[in-house]
Amino acid sequence: MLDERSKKVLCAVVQNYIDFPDPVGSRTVAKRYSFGLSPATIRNIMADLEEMGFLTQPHTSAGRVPTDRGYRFYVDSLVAGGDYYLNIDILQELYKRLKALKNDIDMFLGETTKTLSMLSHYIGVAMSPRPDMTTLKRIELLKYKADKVAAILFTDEGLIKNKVISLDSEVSQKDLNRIATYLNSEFSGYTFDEIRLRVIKEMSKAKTMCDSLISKAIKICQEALYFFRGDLFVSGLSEVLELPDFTDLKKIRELSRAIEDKHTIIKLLDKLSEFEGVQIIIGSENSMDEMEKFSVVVSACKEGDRPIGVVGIIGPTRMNYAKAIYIVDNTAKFITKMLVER
Amino acid sequence: MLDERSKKVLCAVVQNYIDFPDPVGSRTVAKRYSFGLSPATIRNIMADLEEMGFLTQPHTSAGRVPTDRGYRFYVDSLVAGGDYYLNIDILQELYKRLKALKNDIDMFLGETTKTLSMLSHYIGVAMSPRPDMTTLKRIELLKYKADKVAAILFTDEGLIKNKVISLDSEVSQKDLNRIATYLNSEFSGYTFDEIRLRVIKEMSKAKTMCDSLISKAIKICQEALYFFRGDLFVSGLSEVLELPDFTDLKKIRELSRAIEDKHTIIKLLDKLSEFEGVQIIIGSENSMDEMEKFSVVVSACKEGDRPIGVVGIIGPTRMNYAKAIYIVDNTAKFITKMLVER
DNA sequence: TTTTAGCACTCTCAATAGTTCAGTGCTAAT
DNA sequence: ATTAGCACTGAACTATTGAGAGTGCTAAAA
Repeated sequence: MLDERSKKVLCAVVQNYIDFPDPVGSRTVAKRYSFGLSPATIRNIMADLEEMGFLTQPHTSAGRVPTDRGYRFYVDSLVAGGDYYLNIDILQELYKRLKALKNDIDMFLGETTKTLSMLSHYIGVAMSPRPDMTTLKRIELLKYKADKVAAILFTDEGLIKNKVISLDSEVSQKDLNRIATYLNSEFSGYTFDEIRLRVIKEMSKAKTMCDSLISKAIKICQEALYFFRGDLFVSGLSEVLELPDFTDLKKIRELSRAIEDKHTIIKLLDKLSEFEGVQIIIGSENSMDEMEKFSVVVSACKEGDRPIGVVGIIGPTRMNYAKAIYIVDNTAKFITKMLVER
Repeated sequence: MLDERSKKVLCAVVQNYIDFPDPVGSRTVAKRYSFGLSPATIRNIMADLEEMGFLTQPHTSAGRVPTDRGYRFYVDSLVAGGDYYLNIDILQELYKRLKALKNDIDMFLGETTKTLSMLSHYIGVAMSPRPDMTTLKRIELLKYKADKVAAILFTDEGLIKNKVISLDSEVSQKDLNRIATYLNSEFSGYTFDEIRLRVIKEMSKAKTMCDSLISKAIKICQEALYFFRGDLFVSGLSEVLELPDFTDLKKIRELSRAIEDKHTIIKLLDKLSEFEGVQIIIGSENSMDEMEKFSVVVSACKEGDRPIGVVGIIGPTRMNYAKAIYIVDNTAKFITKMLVER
């Protein structure tokens, strides 16, 4: 439906618009990309492309600008061609810095987003695994104050989380150890969501039962898991504010609200984390209205089948996709490798 | 140096400018605040106030706008008069929600900033204590993977932090327990900075010594404390973007950079955390250039002499100080009370 | 001596109009 | 099928103008 020549013109327009943030005219295309065609011919082709919904004009006498569909075509041919941006030296350098932090997942992810945004000049995002996919490796209970217990949760993904739990009555460290042993034997190896379900079941049983230690154990377990959730890390808002795409105050507000909410972005990343490889969402392809004006390039990090996090970049639809894809792909691969061999 | 009438006019101008974001003219002042004086007289007074540096004109034929010095005078008389904004119902409501999180300091501070920004419509900030003021209560070591140990640090302030440490050789849980006991007997009750210093001393000793357990202990301790630092929580950028004060793209960029840096704000809060009660920094009173256009209202939370955190609000110099002071003061007091009785 | 009325003056802001310019669509010639 | 030519369009920039808000100053009033 799109002949070779039209494809080339379309890609040229998109590429040029990505490189220079002004609507691109037929003259520019004819000149800068040696098609051996006159501006008039290019004009006709561009008019066709507009009719097909790949390009639009901001106003009658301006050049053309890609629509989301136009970007999509461009990105697809980019991926098909496999020609991304290359800049290996810088990446390796930065990854070295990251490696030093691998033992502290929070700091690690925080630093990852900073690296992503620094490299791309867009917004870097990273998310730790969703609780329903996180498997409990071990739980330890440490007596804290008289009626308080610190629960330390170790997960297979390498996360360590602690949570203080208030109890009705004082419990000795010895009892806590017994409770921990019980919980470990019972729940180790299960995902947090599975545990939550089983805990609910046990609780109804526990009521009729009178082993107070077990009922305490169940209660502790429930509380320990309660607030556990995937954390979202975001950085680089100031980077995108430098772009000419963000001179519109309204757009900036929307973006900063979306970032502070976290909710929208978490939902989005959650959805994308199931897939293999780099995922690209362009503008309105996104189902969330708040993100309609932005593009998202993400990749899940998996250890075998188990997702251990998501990293990505958020930027304007007029994004340097080649670079973004390259950075995200490599970062995800690096993290995966690093976490697996840990 | 400033007669009663001038003071009143000055405060009226500032108040009016805070309420309505336009330069205020003599007519407005005469009308809205019943001085029983004609605009002409007010005009003369305002001209004097300008000469003394309390007011300026954006341009010749505009009304007047407070300078930072003008705000300072206004705030001082506000504080002296003790007349802040009152709205007890809402606060209590919100504090209830916060209380549920008090066992998780990170979540608690995060939620505190959200509450602060929601109440004030400015930026909420909260910082956990500086490491040099944080005292170690207890350290626990849990064997993680073969050559890895999870160190769990409990502080007197109620913080719990965990850090994974890689060792050169495998150590049994039993040995870890002995190490922990040693570290606790040695360092419990000291601030992190004191411990750091002592650890450095011990290390030079340990070299000549050959008790490998102790040298291991020292190494673990050093690593455990290494990355420990006060955390800064910020939220509400999207709130201030709605204000008419932030239509200037440059200002927005500056602010968002400052927030992402964290460094500037941490330094600032650090400095202010020594003082008792609510501290107010107006615009250029601040030594950091990046914050020149903003005002900061903060209060440290202390348990006796020991600081346990800082909370505050960042907004435009044209800030509703009465409200901000009231909110910060109450929030700090609430947190202090809550943390102490914990 | 202090306050006020009056008035000329200054500066911004919004609306209007003229000009330039990039880029288009269409038509007719190649 | 391609291209040159040309009229047309709409944005962006540049005056120019008038209205309006607020000032400073002066001279009169209290």
